[in-house]
Amino acid sequence: MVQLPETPTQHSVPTSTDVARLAGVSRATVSYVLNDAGTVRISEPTRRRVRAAAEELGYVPHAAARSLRAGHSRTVLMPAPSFPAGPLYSRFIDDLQRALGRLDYTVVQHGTAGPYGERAARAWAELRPVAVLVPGPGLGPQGVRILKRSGVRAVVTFGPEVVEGAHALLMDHACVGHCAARHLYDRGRRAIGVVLPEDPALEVFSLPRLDGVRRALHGTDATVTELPLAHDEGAAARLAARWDLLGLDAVFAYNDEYAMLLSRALKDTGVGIPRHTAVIGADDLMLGRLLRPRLSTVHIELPAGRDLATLVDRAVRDPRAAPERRTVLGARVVPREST
Amino acid sequence: MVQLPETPTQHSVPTSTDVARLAGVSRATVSYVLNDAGTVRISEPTRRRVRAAAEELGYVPHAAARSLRAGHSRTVLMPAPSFPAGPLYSRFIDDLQRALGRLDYTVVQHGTAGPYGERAARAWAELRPVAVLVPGPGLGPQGVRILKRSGVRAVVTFGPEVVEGAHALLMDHACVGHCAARHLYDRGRRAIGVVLPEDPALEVFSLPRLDGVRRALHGTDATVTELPLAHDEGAAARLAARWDLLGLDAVFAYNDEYAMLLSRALKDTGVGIPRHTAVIGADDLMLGRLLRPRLSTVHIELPAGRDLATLVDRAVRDPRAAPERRTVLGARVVPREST
DNA sequence: TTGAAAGCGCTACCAC
DNA sequence: GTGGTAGCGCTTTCAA
Repeated sequence: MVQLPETPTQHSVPTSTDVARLAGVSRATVSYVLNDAGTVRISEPTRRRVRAAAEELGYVPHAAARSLRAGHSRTVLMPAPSFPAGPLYSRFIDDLQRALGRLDYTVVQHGTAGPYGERAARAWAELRPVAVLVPGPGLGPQGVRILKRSGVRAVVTFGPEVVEGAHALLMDHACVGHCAARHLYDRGRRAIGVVLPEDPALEVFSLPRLDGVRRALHGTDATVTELPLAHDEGAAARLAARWDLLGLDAVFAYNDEYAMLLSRALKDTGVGIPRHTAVIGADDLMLGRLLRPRLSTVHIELPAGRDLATLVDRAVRDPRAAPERRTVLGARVVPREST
Repeated sequence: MVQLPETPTQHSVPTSTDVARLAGVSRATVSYVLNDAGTVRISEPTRRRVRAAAEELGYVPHAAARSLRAGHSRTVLMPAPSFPAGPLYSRFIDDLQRALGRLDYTVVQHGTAGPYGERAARAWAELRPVAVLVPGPGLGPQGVRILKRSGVRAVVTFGPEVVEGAHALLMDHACVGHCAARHLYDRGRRAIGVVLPEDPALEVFSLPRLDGVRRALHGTDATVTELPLAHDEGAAARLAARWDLLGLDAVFAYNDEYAMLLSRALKDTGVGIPRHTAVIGADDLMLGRLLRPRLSTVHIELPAGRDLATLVDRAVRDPRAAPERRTVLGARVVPREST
């Protein structure tokens, strides 16, 4: 089993040892040169030799070994959301990633869907990220504890609830429903329907929005009617068919897509919008502007990636600081023709 | 600098050594127990003690240390796409992730946007993934070489081109344009416009689609007119305003969203669909069915996640096998009322 | 049935 | 200026 040290196996991955051997220096020197270590002076010829050797071998440092040695990493872990990501959310995440990248963090999305039990928390903890950003609800205090025990310096949740021990960017969708209901009420509507998508993954948003509607109308003479609806033409048609029986004069359609779905069915049944029934969506997508009548909607303001990234960075730098709770979801009605 | 071995620093992360100490066994035993090693027999009382200790300390193994020791990982790296991910693509990725998860791979999305130069390739290589799945074009043969040198056992590209050394799932969007053009031609249309979104990130798709249209109509009496269009009402209105000058009797609108945008503008200008101008989209989104006239579209068939996962797994198991080239994009027209 | 020890690739502290 | 070397947390071979 003797192996000539000069002849590394043909298809083995080059290590800093290989680079050192080829350059005729020690591994320490290689490390110094490739990391531009400020404290030690290495002569220019040596630097050149090392770099040339690294180049020739196609040497790429081993991140795991490095962070094992260093005792910490700059990996920010973000579990995939448990809800289908719409364009709004995708842009938000994208923005955040870029901002964290500028602060020199490596953002990594991990493909576990919720609910985020202890199993999930442990799986994330194995990766020893410096921070974990959890979209939506489902991470319990126990999960947070597991992560912190494993050296995660900041746990941040984006969701409706505060989780003990974690920073929270409160995105309470109740305000979306609240806005919408307020608007409909101000327009004189009193019998208000609220669409609830049947996709259970959307309940994270739909239930708080419904709740917001309820709260906005509490103590008034208005009524709230829940309207379960699948994302499907047939379901919309069936709902529209019994529209008269429902006796509604307005509907908050969960979002613009469902608003479009329902509007179509209502129009096909001969229900006048907004004359007979007002319709309002949410998310302020382009498609709302293209409908006729133009769709009123609730514009949702998500926080800028840069601000979040700063928050994460601060939390990482000072892990013992009190968890921050910040309400970050802005909502305002964009009135158009459908209400 | 003497430290009592019995008193680990309050906030240090528990290691297998800590577990061993608490359970009164060696680290080896801990490893055996927690990994259910089949080759060695450990007595039931010992197992219990070890598990209890791990539980009490909140021990989570260190993935990096493990894979460093093992010499390989089961991480599949997937860079974020360089184009905005539509619902179609998101579902596809989701599906693929789940399938790979079932094969016991850890899928990780890395947030670098393209173009995927050597810098990006090196950044991925640092993570020593077992496979890299690259969406879209932009990874060159040099990038593939860097990855392979670093021990990546399978590089798979999803995109329009074959990259040397990598497996390719050819998603040539030309066939989408081809289908659409063929359909319009068969309907008797001869002056055909093709919408080109101005977002440069979409050129990956729009140019091949245009090319497909060109090829389908080559040698016929039909003409092709490029129609650059921003995703914006004003741009659509301006395009519609000069519709008569363009003298078109059909348009392939890139996808359903742009089709909706343009249809609206055309209707507002009084252009009859399909009487005067036929409109066809692509992607077969729900919204096409909700438009009036109902939107004809090209349904795009993406490969099942399970099949891809199998391909990746095979490639990982046998890295020396010849790179596979597979055309995986199916397209068929769904004729509705707009053509 | 359990333990001692080597070593994965890397960096940082000293000594030369 | 450069090199030797310890050790990050883990698994696994060999010995007891």
